Amino acid sequence: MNLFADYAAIVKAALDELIAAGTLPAGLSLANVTVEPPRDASHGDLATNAAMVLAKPAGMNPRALAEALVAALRSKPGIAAAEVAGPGFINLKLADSVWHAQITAMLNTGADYGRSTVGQAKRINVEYVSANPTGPMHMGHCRGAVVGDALAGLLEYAGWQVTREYYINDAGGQVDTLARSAHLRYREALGETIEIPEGFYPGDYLVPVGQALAAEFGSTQVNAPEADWLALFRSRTVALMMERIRADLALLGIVQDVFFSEASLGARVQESLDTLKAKGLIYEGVLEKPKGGTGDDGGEDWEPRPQTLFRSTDFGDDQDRAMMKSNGNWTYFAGDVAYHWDKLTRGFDALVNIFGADHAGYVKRMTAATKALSDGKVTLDIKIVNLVKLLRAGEPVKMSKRSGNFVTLGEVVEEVGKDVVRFVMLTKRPESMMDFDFAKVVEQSRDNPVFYVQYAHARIASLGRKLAEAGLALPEPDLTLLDADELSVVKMAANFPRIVEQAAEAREPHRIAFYLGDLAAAFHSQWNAGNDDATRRFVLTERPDLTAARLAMARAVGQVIRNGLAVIGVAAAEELH
RNA sequence: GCACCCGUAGCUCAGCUGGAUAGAGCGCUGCCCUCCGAAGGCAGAGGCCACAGGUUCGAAUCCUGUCGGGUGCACCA
Repeated sequence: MNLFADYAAIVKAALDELIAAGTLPAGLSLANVTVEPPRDASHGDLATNAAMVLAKPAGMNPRALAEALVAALRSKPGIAAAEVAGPGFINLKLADSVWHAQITAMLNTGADYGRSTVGQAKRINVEYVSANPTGPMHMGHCRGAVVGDALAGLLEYAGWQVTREYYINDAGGQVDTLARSAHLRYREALGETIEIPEGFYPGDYLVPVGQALAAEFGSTQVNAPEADWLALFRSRTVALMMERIRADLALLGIVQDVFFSEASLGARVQESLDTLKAKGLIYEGVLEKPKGGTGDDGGEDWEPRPQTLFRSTDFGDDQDRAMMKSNGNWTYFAGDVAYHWDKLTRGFDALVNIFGADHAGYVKRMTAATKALSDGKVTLDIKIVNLVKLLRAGEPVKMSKRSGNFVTLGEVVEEVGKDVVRFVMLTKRPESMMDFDFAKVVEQSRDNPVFYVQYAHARIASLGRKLAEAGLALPEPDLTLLDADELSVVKMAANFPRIVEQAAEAREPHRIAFYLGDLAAAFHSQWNAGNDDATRRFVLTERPDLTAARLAMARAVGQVIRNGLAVIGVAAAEELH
């Protein structure tokens, strides 16, 4: 329960009283009544739209309704003032003691200030990264990884039971190609000079894989027919690649709970098809040729083929989707359906997937399949994460996947640090494109939000050191000594629990990052007031009483910054250098 | 041709799921250190929230259409 929820309940209780007293008609729905902090702080601490929303259904003049509600609210504890304003808002000002209590709460509940139970311990599966095991993690995967992991952390903090999951695409032709490429590197490791031909994975990252295979198998598989080693090399190589991917993720502070193998789906595929069939959603048919061109060739070699199709159009997709190819093999989509069927059988209340922008076309068919398989009981929420353009001092960093030369996630993390990467990835709404400039993200200035937030925290941390140096003995803080400006920072910090809940509901972890920037700005502003007016500094050796109160305020704000950073998996800096 | 995402200050972006005169950084114009870290802060100029309709007491936010930009579009993974 947070402060805002408390006062929303108080306002609704007041409305219920008015209904009981006959001032308002019985049976009035309060569903649209909101109680929120107004955008403009000069309007007070909280505002409710109750009078405007209820005037019509109650058959009352909004003004009269507002006056009645104001009268009822004025007697409530903690409400210092209530007045009607603007088109019919009721603005509430809370007593200072309410904010003093928030400071105490921040200090006493510590890391749990902001933790919520809105998730009601529901089980939610967040699937993210799921990069193909055919190469190391590169920056294209990074944003999805961070957004997914931050979302998982956010949901956890907001009271969900979260499973962090990774889907390994270890079936299909590309993994065979990977195994063959690894076999070449294996022979290379045994002394052959190998030119990697077109159509194989040329990247250097397979060199150590080849060496590991050489160490394990010696020369036994060099001249053996492919049928002998393919399956073996496939599983070994995938395992080694996944080891590396996990290590890269660990560099970002990401540890996932479940690594689900596509190859392990087995009977689940047939099972999910049968499940859909039983619902009458499967048929044999031929898809129509798309109107315009498709693909690079403009769809010229398109020809009608009979396939096993899923009626995803029943669920909003614009085309039915093939589950089985004309040659009788499963499609990739069939595997995905089976995988989500598996998730459903594991009993999750909600599913979230983080997809790259290149998979946006998959959203409808996957949500359709999940809706069909769960009879609409479980929603699959797919978040699209857009591309990251890597820059170095404004110049695009060249990357070519074909030659195997690309900036790996590991390299980036090594260069700028885990906390910077994580925070920067959340400084934009995920669906818009992002520039990641190596020079800018480590810049120590106001326009680098990572630095800016860390700087605020470091300043707060420095107060403790300064105090220790001064050897100042402080009394118990008397929070009534704080002035309105100081309380305004507290008010913003007290917003944190609400931000957590809203960000979690919206599944938007970037809101935490933006909020922290705002909170840091408020604190910096307060700090700098001490430069213009020395009596407003935090540490005043001649005023231990004021110092104690301000220090309590600063520490409370520092706690909230720490909590916010922790939610998105970023460590708070004690000092900067 | 179809689907999805995006169009908010000169630039880069927020905008709390419909609220009050639309916010921040950069850039521009001025200020503020005999220093609690100025790595900061304060103030000013700068907007028809792409455009046109609609719903509503109330729209940047929801709906429809138009125009721009991006991405993806049959058995590939």
